[in-house]
Amino acid sequence: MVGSTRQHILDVTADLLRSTDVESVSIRDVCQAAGITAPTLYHHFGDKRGLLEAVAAEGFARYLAEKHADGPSEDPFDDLVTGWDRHVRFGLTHPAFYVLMYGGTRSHEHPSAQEGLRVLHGMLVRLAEQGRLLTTPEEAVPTIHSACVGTTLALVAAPDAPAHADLSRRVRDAVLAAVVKQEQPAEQRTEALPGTARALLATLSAHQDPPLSPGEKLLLTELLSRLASTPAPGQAS
Amino acid sequence: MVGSTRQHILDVTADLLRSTDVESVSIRDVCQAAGITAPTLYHHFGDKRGLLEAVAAEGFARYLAEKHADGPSEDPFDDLVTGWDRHVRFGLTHPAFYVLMYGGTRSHEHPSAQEGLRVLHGMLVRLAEQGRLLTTPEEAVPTIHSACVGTTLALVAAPDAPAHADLSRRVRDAVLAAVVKQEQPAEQRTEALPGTARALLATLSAHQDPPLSPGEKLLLTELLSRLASTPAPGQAS
DNA sequence: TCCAACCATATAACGACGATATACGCCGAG
DNA sequence: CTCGGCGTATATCGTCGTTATATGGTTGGA
Repeated sequence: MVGSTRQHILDVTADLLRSTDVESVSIRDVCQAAGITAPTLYHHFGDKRGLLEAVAAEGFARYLAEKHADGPSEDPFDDLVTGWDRHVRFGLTHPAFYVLMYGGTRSHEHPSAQEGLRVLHGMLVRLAEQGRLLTTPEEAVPTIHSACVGTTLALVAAPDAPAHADLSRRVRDAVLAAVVKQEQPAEQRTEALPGTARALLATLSAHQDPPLSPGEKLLLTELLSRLASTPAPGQAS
Repeated sequence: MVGSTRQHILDVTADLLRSTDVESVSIRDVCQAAGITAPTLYHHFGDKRGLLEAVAAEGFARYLAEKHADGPSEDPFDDLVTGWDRHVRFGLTHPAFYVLMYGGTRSHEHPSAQEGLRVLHGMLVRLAEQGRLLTTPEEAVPTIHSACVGTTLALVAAPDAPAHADLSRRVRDAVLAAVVKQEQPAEQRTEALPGTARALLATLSAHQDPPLSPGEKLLLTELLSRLASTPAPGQAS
């Protein structure tokens, strides 16, 4: 059985890492918990870094497999949203892995992290092909990724901080809104009629010299007020 | 001279940290470079963590002093922008410090980092007092901060990546646009009158059942068309 | 003036860490 | 049966952060 002890070491390390910090887990701890001795571990992983990378790669592979499982959906924007959420959830589920991979300055060296970036890039290319991207995919990738990593690190550091409620959603919507063109379908545009009327009302009142007669302006204001007070139909969602 | 050796140790450590990684700098290295022995260092800083925190605090104090130097400007939004830029620049100038403070999960424990968050919170309170904040300051603080930290970490990891050009500005504008209301001055709002009228025209035509009589709708459309065709005065900037 | 208390620093060492040179046993191929 | 290679164990290295103990230099009071 070739891969038996190796997998056993990986599992034990993952268990230890789940309950402790990264630098608190020593080679000796892993060896004692796995029932082996140091040279065995070094024979399989060569290095402590190699062991941790193998553990992180296994966890990240599960995360990527989950991402690939449901495959690309109909709307690449939805893929972007669920991809962001999955990234954050992975960080919160495996805090030690996550800080190990993205905390330092070596995240771009991780093959698994690069794979994640490639998936993100693919989504953005699909979005660009539909003409819904405000920048190039190459520019959008680090924009989204760096914000997502920063948010996840903040959440991992203090998951239960009251100010962190909905933090991921807020940063996600902010960054995505700046990167992808938000086109609203026709029915939503219908619901937006009162808002648009209100906007014109405000603009009109601020305008010092509109090209209208006093009667025309008064009439327009009345009509706009009627539209602005229209109750929005079917406020679903 | 009480603080002489202490300051000397701080300077030497900062020098070593400028050219090497954090975990590559050992207590023994610092002691040899400073011409002292271990107990002296431990007498002054108690701990390796204490030494690194003292060094980071000193660097961050300089950064905060620089921030306080020019003081709050007229527009708190400008303070937000320059504060973001200064944060990123500090990270790029002192990469080892920055990763030490914000890389792991212990950044919120750093007194200096908390001071920075307090400054950010103050700016947002000023902005909220002017009614220009779309959320509460307490929600906006982690939103801005986590995105800024993520961006800075990405830039520190790979400062010269071509895709990272203007990365900080892009994320900054995206997050700030989602948090603070962008109110355009009166003259711009005047120029925006035709555009707003055009928007309402489009919304009106897409609406299948506006609460208007046919005559009212026709009249409104005529007035809006007049406004929409108004030439924008003084297209400066 | 002398002494005692105190503070800063040095000597030497401890325990734990990551890592390794060497040796032992097992097991399939000849 | 033997023999080479692979996996594992023994024992150990050098370095790390840290500290118990001791020493010198300064200072305030008797």
